[in-house]
Amino acid sequence: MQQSAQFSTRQKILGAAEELFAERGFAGASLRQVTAAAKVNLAAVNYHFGSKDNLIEEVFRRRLDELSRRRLERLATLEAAGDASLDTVLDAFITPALELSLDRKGGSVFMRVLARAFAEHNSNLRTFLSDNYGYVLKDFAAAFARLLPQLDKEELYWRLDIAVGALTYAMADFGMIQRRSGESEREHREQMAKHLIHFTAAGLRA
Amino acid sequence: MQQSAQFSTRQKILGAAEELFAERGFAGASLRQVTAAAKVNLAAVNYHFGSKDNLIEEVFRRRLDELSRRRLERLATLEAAGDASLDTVLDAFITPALELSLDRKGGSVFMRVLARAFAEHNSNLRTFLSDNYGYVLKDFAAAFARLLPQLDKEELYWRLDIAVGALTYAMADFGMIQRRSGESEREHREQMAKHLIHFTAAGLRA
DNA sequence: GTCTATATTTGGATAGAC
DNA sequence: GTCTATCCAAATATAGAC
Repeated sequence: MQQSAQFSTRQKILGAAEELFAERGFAGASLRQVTAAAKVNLAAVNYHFGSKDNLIEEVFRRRLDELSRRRLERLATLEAAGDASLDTVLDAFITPALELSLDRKGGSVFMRVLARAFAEHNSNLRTFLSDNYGYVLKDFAAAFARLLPQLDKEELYWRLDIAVGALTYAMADFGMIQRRSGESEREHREQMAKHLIHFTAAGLRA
Repeated sequence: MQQSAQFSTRQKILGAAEELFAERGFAGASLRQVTAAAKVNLAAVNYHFGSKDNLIEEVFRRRLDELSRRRLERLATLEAAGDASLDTVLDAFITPALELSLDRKGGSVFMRVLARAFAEHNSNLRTFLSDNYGYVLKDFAAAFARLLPQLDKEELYWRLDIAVGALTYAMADFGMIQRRSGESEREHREQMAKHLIHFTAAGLRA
């Protein structure tokens, strides 16, 4: 870690890796492609991260620490104010991801990297994510359980599982809907989030 | 193409490739791994398919031709009988995929391969799928448009996009719900399909 | 159609100078 | 911290015998 003013080599590598992992997958993006895109030397990856696997984990850590914090913060605020409802809890989950995706160049591609992690049955990666960020899903599941007391545990879990799938897929922008000309990226994603909350709330409530 | 009695080399390669693509992704599975798993010679891939990219396309073609036919057949049957409703049209889309996934060893992993195709922004692959199988989604979209006349075109497309995401993710079994001990694979998947139709219908109707 | 052997490229990782 | 140069393993693909 360092505190340089400009983008450090480390940051340049993380940014380039994120983009290439989103585009080509973890196996599909080579370290040569990553370092070329980052305009740093090939050897810098091993110097800063030790291995490709460690680099992959750092790509997640850089975004997920902050994202998880914001999601739980919003959830806690809602519950403290007694404002928890299906729509607001879904909003607490989705809006931080939406903001991240609108942040700057890196944010929107990270959502695609995250969706790829689900497609990978790589057990190292799944274990890493579950160990480090599983508590976020657990807290949200508990909140939904309180809001949907008429559903038994099994029914609730099925619906949450389906909801997470819809959210993951949509936030990664894997769908067929293209942004209309004249519509900004921000407007497009805000529309998506709005529809997503509406659809998912209806599915959970069904 | 050939008509041999046993599994031909070609079929053995397709089966092994399907499994390895599901598990490790298209870039992550090497032709060496594929031919080793298929117990055929390394050179056989290039002999039968010409290249790795062609092999990938054949893995899709082998399943999607049949799957698309069955989906459209069910849809046509429903409409001819005047039985089209949100639930039955969703069923017409999902049940053939469910049956395929229960078929034999190959079917369930193919659903994961299909989901991987969405995560790949590989434009060759997307173009191939859209060119060859896009008409299926178009026909179903038209059916939903007739069933949901109160939704304007834009609203409908957003919801269908989200629905396709939920279906893709769930049919690939990417979720966190594990099959319970004492529950068969068939029961597990039938439960999933049931919840999926219910959830998605509610979201579309919202 | 299938094999062995090999050409050729690309990948992750490291050594050692600066 | 960064570079060049290089090692070594693994990849795709092909040539040519059978």
